Amino acid sequence: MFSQTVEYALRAVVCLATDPERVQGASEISDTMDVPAGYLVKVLQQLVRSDIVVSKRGKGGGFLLKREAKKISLLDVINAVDPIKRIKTCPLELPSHCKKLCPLHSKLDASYAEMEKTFKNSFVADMVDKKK
Amino acid sequence: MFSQTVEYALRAVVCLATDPERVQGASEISDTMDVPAGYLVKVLQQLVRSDIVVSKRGKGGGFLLKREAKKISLLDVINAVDPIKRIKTCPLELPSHCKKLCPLHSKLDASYAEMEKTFKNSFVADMVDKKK
DNA sequence: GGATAAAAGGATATTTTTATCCTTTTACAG
DNA sequence: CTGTAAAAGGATAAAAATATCCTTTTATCC
Repeated sequence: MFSQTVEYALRAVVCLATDPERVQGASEISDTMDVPAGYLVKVLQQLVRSDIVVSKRGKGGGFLLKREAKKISLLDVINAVDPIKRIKTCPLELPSHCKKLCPLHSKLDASYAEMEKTFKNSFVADMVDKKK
Repeated sequence: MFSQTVEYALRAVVCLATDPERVQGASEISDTMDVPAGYLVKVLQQLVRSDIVVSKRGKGGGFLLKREAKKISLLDVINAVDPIKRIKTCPLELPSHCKKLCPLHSKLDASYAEMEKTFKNSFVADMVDKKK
């Protein structure tokens, strides 16, 4: 359902949240979260651009969450890399003809709206696995 | 969120449901539902294999719903072409190590479960637009 | 039976997503 | 100030999803 990129972004952010003070390099995150190293860098860059993560360049550099994990929603992360595309107009007709969605597309969009709501109210902090 | 293929499959089935007695050719469906003709045939074939649609070959042939539209759920259609992939084991570890999903993946999977439920209880018959 | 129209099947092409590689920039350590 | 380690940026490659094209099979109509 969610793209691979979303999956990786979520893993990376959860990884950073497990030890929020410590700067973690991309290769470290890649190792612990099992994400392709090169690709992870690209994903992290998107998170940086979306103000979810900050990067420190140079030797000893890496990544940190930009704000507290309890203030980063899963939706923030999803939207940073691959937003849920809401259906605003029926794809079957010209936008002008279609102010109201047909039953099919309103059902689909309602479901997307539900997801948005769910993930808007889920926070990275609550995704850190406490289990030993 | 859903793939293009799911979107096309749903459109095709709704199209057939608008006039359930009449055999409709792929090109006819393609025209009214604005789906690439060649690709639609492939999608319809998948619906045939999943017993949602029946095909009539030869001249005057085409497609029909195999059972009443009120007995075909949107989930049936989705599953026929591109099933929602539930998360059964945490993708981060060996399956054997991971009977319980981590918080992240149980949240994701719960959302997928919710979608499945929604679409299992939505029927093609209710997606036919009555509007003139 | 022959002509025609339509689905089925298979091969190929295009586009998008995912992934890798290489060079450049930045910062720290000595 | 130099070497090194890391992110940033850009180009390219590989894989998957989407789309097209061509041939074969099947059914209908005459």
